[in-house]
Amino acid sequence: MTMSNTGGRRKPPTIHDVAREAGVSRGTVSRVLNGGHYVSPAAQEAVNAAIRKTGYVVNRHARSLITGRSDSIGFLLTEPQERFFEDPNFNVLLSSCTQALAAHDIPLLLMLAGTKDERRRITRYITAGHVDGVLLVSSHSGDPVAEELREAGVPLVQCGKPMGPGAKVSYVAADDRDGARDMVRHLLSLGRRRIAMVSGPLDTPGGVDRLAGYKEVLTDAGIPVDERLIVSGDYSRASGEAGAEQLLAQAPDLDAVFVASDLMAQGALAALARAGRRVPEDVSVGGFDDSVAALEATPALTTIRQPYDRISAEMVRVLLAQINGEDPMAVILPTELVKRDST
Amino acid sequence: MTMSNTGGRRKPPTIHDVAREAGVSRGTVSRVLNGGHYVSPAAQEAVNAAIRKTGYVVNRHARSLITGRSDSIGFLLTEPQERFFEDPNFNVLLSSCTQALAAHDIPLLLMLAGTKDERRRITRYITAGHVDGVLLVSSHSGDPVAEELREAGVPLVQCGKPMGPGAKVSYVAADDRDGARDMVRHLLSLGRRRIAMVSGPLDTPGGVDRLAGYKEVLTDAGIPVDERLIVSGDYSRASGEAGAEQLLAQAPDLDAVFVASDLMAQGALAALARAGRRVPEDVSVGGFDDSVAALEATPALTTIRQPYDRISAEMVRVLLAQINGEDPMAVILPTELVKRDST
DNA sequence: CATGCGTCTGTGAGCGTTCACAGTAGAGAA
DNA sequence: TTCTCTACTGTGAACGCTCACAGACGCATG
Repeated sequence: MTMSNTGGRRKPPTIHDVAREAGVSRGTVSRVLNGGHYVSPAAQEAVNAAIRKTGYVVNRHARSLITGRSDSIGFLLTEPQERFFEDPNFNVLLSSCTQALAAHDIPLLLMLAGTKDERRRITRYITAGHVDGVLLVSSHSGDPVAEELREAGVPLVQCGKPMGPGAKVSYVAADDRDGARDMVRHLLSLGRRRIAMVSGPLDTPGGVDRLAGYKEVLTDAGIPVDERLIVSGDYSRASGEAGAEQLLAQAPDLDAVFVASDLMAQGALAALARAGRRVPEDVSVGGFDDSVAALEATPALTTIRQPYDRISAEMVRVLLAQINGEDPMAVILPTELVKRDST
Repeated sequence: MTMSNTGGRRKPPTIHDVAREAGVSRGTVSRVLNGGHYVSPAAQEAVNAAIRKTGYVVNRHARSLITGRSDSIGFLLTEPQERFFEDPNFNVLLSSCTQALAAHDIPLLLMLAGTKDERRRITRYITAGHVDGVLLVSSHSGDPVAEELREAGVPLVQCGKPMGPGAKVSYVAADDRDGARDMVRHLLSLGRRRIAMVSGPLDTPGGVDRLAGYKEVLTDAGIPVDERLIVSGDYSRASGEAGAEQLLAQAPDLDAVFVASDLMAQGALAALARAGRRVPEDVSVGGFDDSVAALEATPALTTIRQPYDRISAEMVRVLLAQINGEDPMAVILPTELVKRDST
């Protein structure tokens, strides 16, 4: 009669059981577990066999207790809920960070800090050392949370360039300025001359840089920058819609709109459609991000691809390096123009 | 001269430091930490003061090592990446589960199991006891992961009704059938008689129940069910678009479409617009979920609200109960008709 | 007065690891 | 030989907490 295994959780094997099974000491098993240096091939193999046989899995709590590391990292989003619900970019980032961490066998703790209370609770949680480091995503920069964590000495990597000039904080970002340049050059190459822009928030470097790229290319082409052709939004769909409406009122003769995010571009497309402007016949529309919103849009958006998977991979790499004592660093990744039907 | 605290992580206070500060023993501090039973008010207060003074935060690893609990739970999503990127419902669920858990001071580990490899890795991680329980979200039911976890005795709560009949697995779901009934009754009340349906996948109870509600109300109203008015999708936007196209081809005289998710309804609206059908003048369109997709749609969608925040709260409640040894249970929550501009 | 009971408190043990250290064996150099 | 060096292995001591137990105290009960 064998007892059914179903339903009950029996006591899992420990490193001791593995050691006994393999005929070696705990220390040797531990060494195998942690890289296998200074272990004879014979012992190595015996231990691995014992691990397989017993089904041993390391007890992370015991390990963490002694190492002082939690072997987990936090993914911190300091955005209001609605933005998280609306913008697929967060999901892409979250998903690829999760996967990048999974490759290192590190779990990701999701931390949503939309409100002040949550921010306080989460800051305390993090500074208490419950995670080894933090991947921070926030569009509004100069984030007080970032500053607080940095002061507490918590390894931190930000997605997107932070506001302060000399702040020694790691970040990974796409080359916003260059991406914007590519898009505006593309619009120029189509013969567009009255190119408007719905920029991102101008209290963020990302928003500033994209606008700067836009102005730079126009100026280089000998086209004066017309302030009536420029409005700014907050990356939400609604703000893109409102922005486009405002542009149509201020500058009805526009023949192109460069919108600083795909989600805002969706809104802009809706506003243009309502105004009876055909895209791309009457007006070319360019987005930024290459999120799923770009493909869902009608017509499909020409946009600037941010290499989200590379961004995530770099964020994780930089964070892990920093946890291992390396200095903060900045990584800028190239973007790519993706031509679709809206230009 | 005080040393700057910046940058360095100093050794945090332990329960020992608190005990010394408060003039009591470790045991007493521990009792205060865990509910304060069998502690005199005086000691209680002394300990709390000492905790505040020292800035003590419990070391979760040490606690977990002895209790055997990890005090963390996993949020498992067994959907392909693209679905996660596209469908805002996942974010709503994820966000509110995170918050519900935060109220219990329990971190949420995000587990994305889109591929077979990931599923295997994550299953091993979970069965190794690294989380105390799992919140499972998957639209395609009869999920092998769920079965495996259940057999391993891992506390588990599923979002949405699972497939098998007698499986003793906890779940929380909205009343799909009743929601569908409400919507179809609403469409009937508007005078619609050729009501089509784009159902969800028919290998899931949710998909089946919504279709059943639709058929039930029609039959009760004396309207024969016309199979040409029924197609099914997979909850993706694209499948809603394709579904509506197919319906228009099969039954051009339809005067309403009940679509089993808002995202699919978005697609359906696009297809109807392309076919020159005005919504709601020519065709009434009803969605399901009340996700942000419903508000983004043009026109704004009449839909059936799923109470996501209550669903999440219940999932967490049921899961925690199960972790504490209670039996699996099912919770069905009521839905609500939300009238907007598409009907 | 003795006994019991409920409330409160301190103490030692132990959770499963890693780490530092000591020790062994064998190879090569003096 | 003898000494040193390297490669490898085992052992005890932590890590910070909870749990079981034992003991102390006050109060009511026999």
